Amino acid sequence: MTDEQRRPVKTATTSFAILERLKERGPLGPTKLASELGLAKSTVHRHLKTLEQEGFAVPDEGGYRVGLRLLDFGIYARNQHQFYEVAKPKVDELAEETGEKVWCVTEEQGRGFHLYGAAGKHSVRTPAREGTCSYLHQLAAGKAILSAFPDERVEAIVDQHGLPAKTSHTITDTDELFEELQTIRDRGFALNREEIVPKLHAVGVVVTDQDGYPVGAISISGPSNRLKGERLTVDLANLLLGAANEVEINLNFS
Amino acid sequence: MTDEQRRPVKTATTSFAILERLKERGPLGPTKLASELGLAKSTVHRHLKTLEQEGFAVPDEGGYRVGLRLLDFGIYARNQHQFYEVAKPKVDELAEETGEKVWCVTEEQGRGFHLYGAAGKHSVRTPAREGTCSYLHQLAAGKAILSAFPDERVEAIVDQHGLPAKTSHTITDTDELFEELQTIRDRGFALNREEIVPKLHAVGVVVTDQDGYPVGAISISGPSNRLKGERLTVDLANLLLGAANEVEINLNFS
DNA sequence: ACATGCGTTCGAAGGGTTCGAACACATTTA
DNA sequence: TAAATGTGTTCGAACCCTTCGAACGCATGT
Repeated sequence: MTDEQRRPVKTATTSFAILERLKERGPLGPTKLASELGLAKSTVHRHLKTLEQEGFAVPDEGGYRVGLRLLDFGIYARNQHQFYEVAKPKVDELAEETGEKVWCVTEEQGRGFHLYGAAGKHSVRTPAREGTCSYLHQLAAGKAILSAFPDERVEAIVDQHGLPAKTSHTITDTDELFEELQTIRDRGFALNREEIVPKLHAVGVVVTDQDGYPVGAISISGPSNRLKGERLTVDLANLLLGAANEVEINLNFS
Repeated sequence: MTDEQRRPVKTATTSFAILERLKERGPLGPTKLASELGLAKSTVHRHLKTLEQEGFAVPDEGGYRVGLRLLDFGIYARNQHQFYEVAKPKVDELAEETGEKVWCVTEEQGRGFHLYGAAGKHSVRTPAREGTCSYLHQLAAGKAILSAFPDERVEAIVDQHGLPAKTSHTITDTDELFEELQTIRDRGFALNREEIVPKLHAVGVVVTDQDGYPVGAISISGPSNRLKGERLTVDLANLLLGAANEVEINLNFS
């Protein structure tokens, strides 16, 4: 939003837009894609053939779908993060221990990516899945990460992505966000009370490196009537603080 | 190999080639990428900026690396396969039960993709990871899948991808492959004896739909001195046959 | 048999990509 | 200290490649 990219490679962007559409809409053919993207049928056709040749799209009943070649890239990208391998066992442990849904999230380009999630016995279904990219201010883990950034970095992220709302509880005001971040810094953990999904609460704690720079965060989420009061702000929060601490130590020696 | 693609979108191909290089070589900058790919520095620079804007590449120490946006796409692609969700719990169960490494693999465009793997207590480290794309004839699971294809489909795949060797035990001859596939059909399971990694053995069983078309395969792999004799060809094979059978039934009712 | 929808092919026209040279900048070398 | 080498970056021109729309085959359904 600040600096418009000077000359992006338009053709590549088109290919990516097609992939994105295939992801959002499921199997589609050239005709529908063309009309939805405002392109010529033949253009989309050619892109699809190229994507197919590369393994990024595959023919499926009544159109094309996203290919597994992207899983190869995606898993590789995840494995690049040492935070993932260190946090993963802790996430599994926390899910087992609490029975809720536990996530580790990392920041990239000002967005929060769900690296890995484990479902406890009583965990509920949420819109997030592995790989999901969310706004940081809409996540407990995301706000925990933001709280460890310098103010100017937070401002840059808000400038770039804005503060869109998911529910009426979502923080949409910059001043309010900074107040919240200060609260998080003071008490050590972030809370999410129906800020992304109604009736869904969460706690999140940031994991930082030696310099205090955030490498990610761990969160526990569940139904609001179970994640409330002292269980939320004392029991689960302390559990997370301990886990995050362990992960930080393990990160320093790997 | 049979029909050369007529007019692939060259520009998009270039972007993908850059991503592929970043995956193979780790963090690289425009200069090195340009020389390795035979492109102008400025061209690569522009592509990288575009990839960065899209979230497919991110600046990292001394260059760019593959971005987590690809994880978003990749996990989505995996979730599209109902075989994944049905087979996953069985894979976990088998890993627990056998202590070895268990995989579920599916075919796409004539290649085998490792959808999901679970490590048992005694499992060894192998070159495969989730998302890995392999030649079907080099995998126990891959050969099991091939055995369920009609001959002409197998021939088309061999034509397209060839039969490259990984070890001296890899099947590199078409006739030999067809003999092996017949053996697999007769006894119900596929074996891999150091055909992809020295000292590594595996058993694989195909999972088909109602029409007998292969939707994937499950395999167990481990060190050759542990996966041999009756344990390999009777105990583990029967375990897999039972698991595959269960998965097939569950697939029919989902 | 006709109509409508789809995927596919083709050639022309125009725009976008590519290239190399030149720039700024940091780090290393003399 | 200054030259030298290596980066990443910007710019404009030339050409190639993408884009478009129309037309074609081919299915399905009317």
